[in-house]
Amino acid sequence: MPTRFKGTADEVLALNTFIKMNRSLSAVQGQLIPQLQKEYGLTESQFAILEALYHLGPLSQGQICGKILRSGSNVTTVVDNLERDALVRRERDEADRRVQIVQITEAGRSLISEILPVHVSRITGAFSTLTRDERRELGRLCKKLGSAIVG
Amino acid sequence: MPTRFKGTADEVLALNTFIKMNRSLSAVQGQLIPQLQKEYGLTESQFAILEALYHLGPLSQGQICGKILRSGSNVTTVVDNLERDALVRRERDEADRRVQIVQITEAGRSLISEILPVHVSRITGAFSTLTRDERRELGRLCKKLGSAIVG
DNA sequence: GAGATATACTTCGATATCGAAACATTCTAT
DNA sequence: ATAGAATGTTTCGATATCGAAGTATATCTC
Repeated sequence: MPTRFKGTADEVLALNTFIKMNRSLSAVQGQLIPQLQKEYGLTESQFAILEALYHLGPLSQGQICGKILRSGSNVTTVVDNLERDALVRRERDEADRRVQIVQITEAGRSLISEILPVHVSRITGAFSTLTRDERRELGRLCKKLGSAIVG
Repeated sequence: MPTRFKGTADEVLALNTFIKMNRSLSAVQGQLIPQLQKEYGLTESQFAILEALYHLGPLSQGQICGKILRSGSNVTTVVDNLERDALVRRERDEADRRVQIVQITEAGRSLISEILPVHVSRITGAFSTLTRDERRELGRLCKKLGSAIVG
């Protein structure tokens, strides 16, 4: 299965682990994203932004950036599309007129509250092959791996 | 940190694990992809295809599809760009003229062999915060999670 | 308080990505 | 052998994604 790569044992182990992470995450997302699209007409990023606004309330685009880990220009594009579909609304911050505050609309709220239970149960289902302890351990290892990198 | 979501303990655990996987993988990739781009002018997908051809030899586009887990139309696009940059070459399969066989060129081979050591050592570095056992366990859990989904 | 610098967002150009439809070729069933 | 189904790729239209450059506003420094 792993690519024929010659290297130290440490390198091979790191590469294989990295490949497995990639594949498993792709597999889980493959269960989720096409359904979001087909059944509700939302892309992954649109869903992520709507969900953030739904749970956290109005956010500036910069704050959204931080939440969904995408570039600023990307957030502009995705919010444009959400706004066109009337799922969110933009409003200038009066205190700092550079800032765009993004709010979820009633239509957006109602769409998200329809999707969420299905989405959550799909994720829960995907993880149900792991025992509770395994899920916790997987989370811990990912967190340790991720934290060591940025901060 | 986790999104304020009301659900069963199982749901919350699955969601949090999923979020941590996403974030950690993003963090690792954030170490790799910008460098590929800035230093060698390759996108992630271009690199993935070149690497597959380098290690596995000539492949049809359909086979590449399976390796990099992308749609057929996407492979067409990325191979187009690689071919334009003379890093790969397309050739019709004489046995089945529907098939395009993609080969890495000398330029592609030399680029990949220049990148690989750096790339591998970056990945190894990213995983070095985990103990060897933790890396193995992370790999095992990801594999278990992923295998349960597709096949 | 004016000019320099910083910040928030948008625009632009390039690539990636998908699914559906089109196209070419091969296979299958009769 | 031929019509129809299946397969491999390409094209098309839409969205995502990035970084760089541009614009608007705010802040900072003298």
